[in-house]
Amino acid sequence: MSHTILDRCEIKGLRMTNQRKIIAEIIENSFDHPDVEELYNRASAIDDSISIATVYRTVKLFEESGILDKLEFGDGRARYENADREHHDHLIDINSGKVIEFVDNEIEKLQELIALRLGYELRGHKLELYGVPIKKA
Amino acid sequence: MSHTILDRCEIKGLRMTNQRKIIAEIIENSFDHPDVEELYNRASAIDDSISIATVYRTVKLFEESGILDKLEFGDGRARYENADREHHDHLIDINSGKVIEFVDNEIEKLQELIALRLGYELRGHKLELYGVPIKKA
DNA sequence: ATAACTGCAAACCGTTTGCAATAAG
DNA sequence: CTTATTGCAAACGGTTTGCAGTTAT
Repeated sequence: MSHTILDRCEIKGLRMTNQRKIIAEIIENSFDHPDVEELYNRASAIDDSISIATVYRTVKLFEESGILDKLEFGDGRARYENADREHHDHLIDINSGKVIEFVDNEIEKLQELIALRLGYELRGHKLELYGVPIKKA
Repeated sequence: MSHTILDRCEIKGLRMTNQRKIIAEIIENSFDHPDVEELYNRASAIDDSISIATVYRTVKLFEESGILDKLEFGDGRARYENADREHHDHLIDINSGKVIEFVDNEIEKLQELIALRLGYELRGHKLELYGVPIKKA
C-alpha cells in the first residue's frame, strides 16, 4: 500500500473538504466493514455537523474515482473498502451478518484460473462472473 | 429436472391459490431472469387482478420453502429462479445489466475445489464465500 | 469570485405490512 | 366453516436529490 486514500484523492484532483478528509481517514483506519450509516456514526463523532447525505455522496464519488470498492453482501446495505489493497476474499456469516476477511493461497490460485478462463472467452464487454468478481475481461 | 415447481409446492403442502399457480408457471417457463416487477407484469397479462404484493409474498414463500433461489446481482432488485436445476453460473453485463447463464466445465471443477477447500476449513456456521456460494459448510 | 460542495428535508424505489374482504381446504 | 391468502394503500429502509447557503480554490 503506497498512498493513503487522501493522497490518492489529491492525485486525482478531488476537492478535499473537511468532510471528505474525515471520511477518507475513517475508511483508511477501519478494518471491519462499516456500512454507510456506521461511517456516518463514526464521522459524526469527529464532526457532528456532517450529514449522512454527504457520506453517501462522498463514498459514491470515491468509488467512481476508483479509490474505494463497493461491496454488496445482499443485506441491502452497501459497504466500501479501500480499493488499494492486496486481493482478499470475504466470508459472510449468514446468521450474524458478520463479515470475515481472509486470504487462502489455494483459493487464490483457483480464482486466478477462473479469471484466466473467463478472460479468454469474453470480449467487448466489461463483465463480471457472479460470485467471482473479475477485475477486467 | 423431475418435478415442476407446482408439483414441489404441492409436495410441500403449500396452499396453491390461482395466483400462486400463475406465478409458479411463469417462473417455470422463464429462461431469462425477470425481477419481481417483471414477474408481476407477466402475471398481470394472465390475471390482471393480481397484485405486486402477492408476487412479493409468493416468491418469498417459495424461496423459504427451497423451491426458488434468490439471486442478487447488486442492482437493487431481487431475481428468482427455479432451485431445481443443474448448477450453472451467471455473467452480468455491467453496461446493460443483462444476465447471461453459462456452464463451463473447467470453471465448474475449480468451483468444486474452492468449495472443498472451504468446507474443510469451516465449521459451526452456515457461511458463504462472497462470490462463490457454497451449498453447505 | 465562482464553481463545487454541504445540510436539510423531501423524494425515491424496491420491498414489507396492517387491514378488511375473499377463497382454499 | 375456518384459517390462510389476497388487494389495497400506507409504511418501511437504504439511497438520492433539489435547493439555498457555505466553502475550497
